[in-house]
Amino acid sequence: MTKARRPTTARGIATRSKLLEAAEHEFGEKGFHAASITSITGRAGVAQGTFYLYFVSKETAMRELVEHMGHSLRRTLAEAISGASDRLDAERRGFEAFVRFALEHDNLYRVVMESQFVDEQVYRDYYRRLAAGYAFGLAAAQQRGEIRAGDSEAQAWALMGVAHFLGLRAIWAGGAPDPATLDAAFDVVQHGLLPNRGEAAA
Amino acid sequence: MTKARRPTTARGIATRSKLLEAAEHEFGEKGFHAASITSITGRAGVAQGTFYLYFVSKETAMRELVEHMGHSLRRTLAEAISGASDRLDAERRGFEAFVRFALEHDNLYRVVMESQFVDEQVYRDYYRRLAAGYAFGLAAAQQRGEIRAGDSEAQAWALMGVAHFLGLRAIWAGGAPDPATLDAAFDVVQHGLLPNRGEAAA
Amino acid sequence: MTKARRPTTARGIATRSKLLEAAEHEFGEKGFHAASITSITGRAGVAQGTFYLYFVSKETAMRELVEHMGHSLRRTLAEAISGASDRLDAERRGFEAFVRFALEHDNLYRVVMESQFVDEQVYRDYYRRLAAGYAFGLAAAQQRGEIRAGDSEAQAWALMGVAHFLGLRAIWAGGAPDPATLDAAFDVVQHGLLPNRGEAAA
Amino acid sequence: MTKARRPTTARGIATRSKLLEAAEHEFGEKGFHAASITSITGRAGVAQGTFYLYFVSKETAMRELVEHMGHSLRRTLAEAISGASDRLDAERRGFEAFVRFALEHDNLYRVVMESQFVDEQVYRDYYRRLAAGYAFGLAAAQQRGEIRAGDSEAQAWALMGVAHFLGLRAIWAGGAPDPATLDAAFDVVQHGLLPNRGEAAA
DNA sequence: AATGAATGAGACTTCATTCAT
DNA sequence: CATGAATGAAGTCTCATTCAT
Repeated sequence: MTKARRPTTARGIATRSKLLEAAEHEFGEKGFHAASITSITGRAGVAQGTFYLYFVSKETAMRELVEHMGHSLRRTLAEAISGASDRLDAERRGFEAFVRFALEHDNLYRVVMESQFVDEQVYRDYYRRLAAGYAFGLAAAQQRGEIRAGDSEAQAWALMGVAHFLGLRAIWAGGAPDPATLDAAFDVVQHGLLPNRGEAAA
Repeated sequence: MTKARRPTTARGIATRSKLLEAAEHEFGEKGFHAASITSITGRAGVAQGTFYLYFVSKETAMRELVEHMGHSLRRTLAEAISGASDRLDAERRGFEAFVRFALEHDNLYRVVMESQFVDEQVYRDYYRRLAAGYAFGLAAAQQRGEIRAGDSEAQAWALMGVAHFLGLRAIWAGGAPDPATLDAAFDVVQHGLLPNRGEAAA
Repeated sequence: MTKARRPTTARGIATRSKLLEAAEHEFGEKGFHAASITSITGRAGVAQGTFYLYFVSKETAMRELVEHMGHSLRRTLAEAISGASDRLDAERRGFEAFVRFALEHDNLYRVVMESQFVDEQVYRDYYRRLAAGYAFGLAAAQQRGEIRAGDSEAQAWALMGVAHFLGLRAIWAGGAPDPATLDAAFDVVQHGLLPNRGEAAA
Repeated sequence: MTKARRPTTARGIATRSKLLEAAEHEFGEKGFHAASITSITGRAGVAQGTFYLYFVSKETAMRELVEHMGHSLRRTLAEAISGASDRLDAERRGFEAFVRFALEHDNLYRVVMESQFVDEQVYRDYYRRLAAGYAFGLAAAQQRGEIRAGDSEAQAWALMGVAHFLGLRAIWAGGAPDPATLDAAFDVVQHGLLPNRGEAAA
């Protein structure tokens, strides 16, 4: 029943972040279930019991991590597309930023995927909020005639799927970004699969 | 270290099947780690030890399940597109079949996602084999001029991403398929985001 | 409750001995507890259930093995010393035969030692019968004045101890017999630790 | 994989001791394999998991016990013979001390015997270190002309064998020491089997 | 604020033994 | 005589969590 403390002193704040960072690595490397509190506190250099001073449970900590990941990603994407000339440009920048983000947070990227077995809510929310923001941007672009009309939410999910696997492949490729692949994938996003008459004629 | 027996009698074969099916449900509902052998054997109506007559370990069983899922999916997709008039038609049929498959095997669909934390190899293989077959079909279609030229493998991954999230959403939507969304998503695949391209070409 | 069958047919007799031989190896290599019926029947090339056709339990089989070992050893020793000129010669021959026996049955030699934790009775009997026969021979030799008078049973145990460790060392030495060591040990048995005046003077 | 903690507080130290003592009894009475952690912790009055706070595994605990036994025995013997007038006197005192030690630690005495099936290394080391020290003392005595010349290591093993069975018999005899038997056995050690040797020398 | 000892439920797995064929 | 499927008790070990200091 010990309530998780919100740290007030500088020392407390420091401990809490050490713990959170340790958790990120531990969860990311081993996945939620294989991760252990002992190992987390070990990485953070504190005693086992200390964990429960700041987190109510292992699950709680994971939730916080996933939510934190969601915030960061959305912020990162928003910044990335803020200076875009049009929606297509925004998409291009967004994809790049997303892949970069996935590579930088490859551990958490995987944790998010596993979170569905721990707390399905937090998992769905993660993608829903992402999709919601995405769809909003697409709808606006449709209004401005920058992109084809259509169900903007469905578009958003489709594009998220493309980006998701792009991120996955980049992680698997050993962490190196892959601009050529990115171009090719973006080409699909841009033109779809239908052949370009003009080019075909050329 | 006792080797898993391959059943020889009819009774043994039946038991193994019951076990495999029970595992599919258990793993799918709870995820690999939260799943328990006790519960699996309980569902199958056999004693705990019986599990180890047919599977070397919990992990082995999961691997088999993921591989089995891969086979089925590939076969299903191959059948689905076998009668297609052109690649675009094939894509359309493939998407539909994929979503249907995901819904029918929603449990395993999630098991595959979690498998990366248990045996990353089997997880990657699952997607790589899928991508390989996919890319092959796209390359051929490019040759025939049915779709735009481009890196067929990158195209394959992008489309897999679209399908993946389509499947996920369908599952979340409560199991009901969603034709409207499917249309919208497929529209992106067909024409991309650029306005009026397809129509302009027509 | 299935009673262990005494085989009547030739086939049955053959199976039983295959099983017994397999058990000797299995028990010897792994010790009683780590040995498994599955492995024994595997070595013997029969199905698991067959074991219980001939032995009432794992423990029973081990008991039989230990008793069999005792018989063989006693017979071997008796034969070895049968042609001895006097008791000292008999001892010499007995030691050699014992070490050879230990080396040839190194596996069972160790099983006997472990048997105390499975059935202490069979274990004690093994040594007691050995000691009894030994003491009897020593007493007779004392009567004939071939060896020093004294508590022949205590002598027997002491000499068994010497032989025991001789056997152990031979097994550890990789199976090779070690005549030099045997001589040295036997010298102790012959003369004891007291210095030989004559030699000391020489 | 959790490393066994080395206790820092008084409470921890006390718990570890209780556990070790409980293990000594449990292992000694039932042997390694039949011994159970549950029973050990039960005897110690702590929860099951506590065992793994201080020992990495059941096997580790046994190893520690055997090594501990070796240390104690060697120390005991060294003390026992420290005031001896000559080697023969030392032997006499050593034998007595050994038997007493075996009786006091009858449980561990048997654990050592079984340890060969769990960790042969620790078992061999036990006897080798004992033999090494023993042989060293004998060699020195030979130099001083107190005992017959000869391979001191072989002598050591022979004498260890005598002592070993002396200990075993004492334990079987119900724990009561047996001075008469001890005398008789020691007589063999002193004079060997040859008649009238010692007396003739006198 | 922090520590580290302690808990105990629960997980996977093994294996001697029984039984129907 | 032989098989192989099935059983289920028992065992070792892990780990999130609690508590006294």
